[in-house]
Amino acid sequence: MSEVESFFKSAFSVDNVIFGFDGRSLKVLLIQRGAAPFRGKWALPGDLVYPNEDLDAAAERVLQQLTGLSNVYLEQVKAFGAVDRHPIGRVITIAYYSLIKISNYAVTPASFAQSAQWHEANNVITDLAFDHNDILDTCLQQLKTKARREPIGFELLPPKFTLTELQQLYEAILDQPKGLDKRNFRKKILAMNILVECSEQQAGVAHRPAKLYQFDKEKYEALAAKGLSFDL
Amino acid sequence: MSEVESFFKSAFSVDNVIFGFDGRSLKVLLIQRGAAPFRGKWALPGDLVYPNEDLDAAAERVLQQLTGLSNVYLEQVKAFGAVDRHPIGRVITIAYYSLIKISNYAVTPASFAQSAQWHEANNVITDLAFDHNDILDTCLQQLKTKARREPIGFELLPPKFTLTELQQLYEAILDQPKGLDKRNFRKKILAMNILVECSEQQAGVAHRPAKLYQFDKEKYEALAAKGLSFDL
DNA sequence: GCAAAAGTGTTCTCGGTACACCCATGC
DNA sequence: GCATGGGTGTACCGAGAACACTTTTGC
Repeated sequence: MSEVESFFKSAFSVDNVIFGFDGRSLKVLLIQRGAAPFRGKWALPGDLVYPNEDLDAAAERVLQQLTGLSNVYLEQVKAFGAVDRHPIGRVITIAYYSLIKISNYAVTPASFAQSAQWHEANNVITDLAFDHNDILDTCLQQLKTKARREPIGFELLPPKFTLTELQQLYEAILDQPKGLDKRNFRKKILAMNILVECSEQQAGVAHRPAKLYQFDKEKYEALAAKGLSFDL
Repeated sequence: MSEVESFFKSAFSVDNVIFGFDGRSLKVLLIQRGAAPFRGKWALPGDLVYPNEDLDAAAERVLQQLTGLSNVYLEQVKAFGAVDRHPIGRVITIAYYSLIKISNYAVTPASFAQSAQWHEANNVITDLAFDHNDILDTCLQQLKTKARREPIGFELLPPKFTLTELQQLYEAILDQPKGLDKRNFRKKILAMNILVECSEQQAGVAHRPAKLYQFDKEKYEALAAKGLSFDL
């Protein structure tokens, strides 16, 4: 065996931390493993990357197989490559996280899972398979940092939402102890000029109906190019 | 060949974007490749990861072999895994960047390089080997973002430095068009209370000698835990 | 004494924060 | 009519930005 060949004995996988928001708290989608190793344990959805598959494509595939969704926010975080992280050989994994609109999610557990279930992102059991607790912590931290400075929170909400829903989302992501001030939050987010008011209103609620808003991505990008910095 | 075995035919490497600062501008250390593929081209220093080697350890090894330095600031950025990025097989690479004190650097080109040389970080030739231009751009962007919010700039300066040197460093990293205001910069950085004044002064300069300062890492960490946020 | 960089304060503006009451709807 | 969340404005404070001259040294 040539020296070079001895290097080509490794594999890599992708693992995907899928975040959702149910109106109250931030959730993560975990699967119960249907195959060894760690059969029966909770884990992040993931899979080995095919030899002719790009990393990003593999992450999209995992997401698509599990949730049926495509074209959603998906971002690589980092590689985890401890020598002994996988019991059957040298496998490094590339961690991604994605943000989905939880209402779009239909349960269609992929072949690699017995079942999939939403868990509280801020309070996940500590004995996930492999090094998945590490990975989850890192991704959660990254989400918290990034949500503060880029308008990615909207990926977790339905296209039309109320300002209160938006505020609750940010309170959940940033887990602020006492919550944010309603008037200041509205002043700030509206001042950015990246939301558009819909003509519709909330319906069927037992109180004054709220206005619905949409995030205007083009507007945001135009303003961002001119120096607007999203910052909460 | 079993299905699983077909996955274990890949390799991975680390590539290291080594930044330095010479008092005027931000630099990157590139090597001229001594072996195929891309022999003779400029490239980032990097190497295949040994089967029993952690990723971080591999990145440290590359840095050590090239510069003789260890225990320096080193951080993973992300994985690059396009299928065709390496001509001899499926190789994904994990990008790191490190920050070194350029004065400590002694030229000791490792076996994988013909020669190593500092290049202007903000103006690198566009035909580096592999996807190294991509990698470099990503790391440079990451450095710029991170240097604003965490006190990592000090890693690029000698232990004792003047406030003007520190300011020039930040002007180089952030490439601010008109530079920063001297009085405001000093006010802000001193107000953070993370620098300590040395008893010594600059010597041998043809003008009023400047006071020397050191970064106090313990102090910074204590304050950071109490909510200080470094921000320039 | 002159060139070259070090060092130093004040004013103004704007964004962040704290804070309490009336409004529209369903039942 | 009452319970529920929706919606709104003002006053204060502190941080950021703009701005120019005196001081110390080497030659």
